[in-house]
Amino acid sequence: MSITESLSIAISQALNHLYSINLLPGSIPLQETRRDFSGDYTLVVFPFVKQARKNPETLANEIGTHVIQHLDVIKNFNVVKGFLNFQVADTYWLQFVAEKAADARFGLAEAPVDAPPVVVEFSSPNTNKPLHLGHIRNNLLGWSVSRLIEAAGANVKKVNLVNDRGIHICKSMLAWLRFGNGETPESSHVKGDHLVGKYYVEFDKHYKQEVKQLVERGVEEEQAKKEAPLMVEAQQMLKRWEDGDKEVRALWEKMNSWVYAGFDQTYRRLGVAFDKVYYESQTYLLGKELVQKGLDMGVLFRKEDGSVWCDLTADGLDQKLLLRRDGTSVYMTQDLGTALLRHNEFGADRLIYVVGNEQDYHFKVLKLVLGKLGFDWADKVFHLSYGMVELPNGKMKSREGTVVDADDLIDEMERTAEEMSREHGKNDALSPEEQKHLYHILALGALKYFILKVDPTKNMLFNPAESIDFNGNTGPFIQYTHARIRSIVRKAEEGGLKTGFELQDEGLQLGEKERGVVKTLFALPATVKSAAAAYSPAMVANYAYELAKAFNSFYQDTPILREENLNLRRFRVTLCAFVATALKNTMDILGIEVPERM
RNA sequence: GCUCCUGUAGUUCAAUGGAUAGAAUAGAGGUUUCCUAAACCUUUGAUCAGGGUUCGAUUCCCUGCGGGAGUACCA
Repeated sequence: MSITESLSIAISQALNHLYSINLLPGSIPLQETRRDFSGDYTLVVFPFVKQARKNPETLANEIGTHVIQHLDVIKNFNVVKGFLNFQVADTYWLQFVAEKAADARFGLAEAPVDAPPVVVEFSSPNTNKPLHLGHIRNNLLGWSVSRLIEAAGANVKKVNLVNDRGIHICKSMLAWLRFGNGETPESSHVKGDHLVGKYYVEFDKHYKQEVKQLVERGVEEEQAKKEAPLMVEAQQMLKRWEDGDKEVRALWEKMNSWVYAGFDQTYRRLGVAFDKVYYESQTYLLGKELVQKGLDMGVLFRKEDGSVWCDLTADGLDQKLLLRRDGTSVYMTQDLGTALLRHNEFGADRLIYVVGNEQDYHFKVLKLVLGKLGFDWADKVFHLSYGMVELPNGKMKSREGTVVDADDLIDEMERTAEEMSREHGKNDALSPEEQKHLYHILALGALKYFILKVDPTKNMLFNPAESIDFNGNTGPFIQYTHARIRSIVRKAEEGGLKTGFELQDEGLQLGEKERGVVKTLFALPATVKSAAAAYSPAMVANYAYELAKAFNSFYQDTPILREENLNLRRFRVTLCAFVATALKNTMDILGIEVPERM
């Protein structure tokens, strides 16, 4: 049992014994003592004052006295106003290090084999545009949240749903036919996804011109948007696609294959992969069947023009379109289908969708419609709604070309990593391949940490004019700390120092910074657990930073290999190796690799 | 119009209703004959405004002001 659990029980018993207050150990609000006060764990006693009919100081003193009488590992306590600070005996911390330091998976729980899986959908790109910084956030979050939930002890299936069909794809296809002159990725030496993206922008440009001309001729803008020849033609193309027209399908397959080749390359660089990839072209028909079922059940209705709707006004929302008047399906139709498919296929415990907060409304509707269709598992659908990445002058928009391209950004980060490494000049002994790999993991470490350290639910800002940092609260800072520690441990091994240490030894005493490191290590499993519950890799990132900082501060003024007392030396090297493991495991949750040297 | 999100140092981010609001960066100053200075140490600097609930509010509620998103027969 961990110290926090024992302490909670002891407090619970004290409250019961002294004041007949019944509170389960699990709901004792224990917190870590703030740095400026002495102690390790703090109980705020204000909430009990009324029931105990004591003033806060007396109350705290009585509880403290009761606890130290009944719990050996609590050495002492002090009271500041209503704050009761407990001090844990060093023997406990030393014991903890002795037990856990060699555990290579410290902080990572194992999932029960038969646990129903948690399905995490992320990435879900459109095949009409290359990936940009917004998608990077999605991919990194999706990957990291998956790892996080795994680390907290669940089976996770990572899935990707490629939006490979729809009116938007037809726009790119149409623009390519019209303005492309047969251009291919090979002919222009352009990544396929970028090439197709170019024609999507091209469509928008010409379409806007057409609308403008119509408006000048006196057509209402709303009307012009519908009647512009390019839009009409795109609609017709979609209809032909859904009807299985050979010519359209062939072009569609050709252009999509270009895009996939490009995506694969970017996914590899980002280090993300999936257990299963769905294609909307293969699932959207299921959605149409569901809509028919809904019509039969009478929970959906058809308008005069043939379009199908769901009336959500009773739920405080509007009417929602589910099938166009020409019978083609929309986003919602498809998502209904894939939700059902996924539920049936995995028997999932939770269906998590990593999708931006601009789609909050969509998921509200999705859950409501699933419920109306009679699926009792609708409440297993969880929209992990993350914030937008904004640029200094606003949101990124693919159609308007105001985006930070994913490939360009990674390229730039790798160049910066190389420059900085060369300046430091510590990696000259590495082979060219090793150097290249190092620059890559440093670049991605900086990028991933930059994104993941921010609370996922919040919008974040990226300023392209300021490059992403490599110093301070950054990925490379933690990677560097890891490399330094590994260097120490290697030297210890080379010098024949055995790992492990003798617990029963009077020379073995914890310095203040050392204790800080141990306490931080101790907090890892609980941190992973609460981070997973909050779907927040940011909490893990912050933890990794705290640990690295605590270690650096300790390392700065404490001798390790130069410590004369052999047992103390062995303890400190053990502690170093322990910290390295914890950093490696936390960074792994973030999808960040840590180097052995840098 | 309606709905949702959001407002913390110059800037980018923290803070399960708890103690004196933390970091990083930028600014000022310091640390290397010694285990990796991408490090460490000192220091300047902030809760949009006004009410309310509470022993206690950055956090919860209301009003105002500012920013963003959604409300599409786009996805």
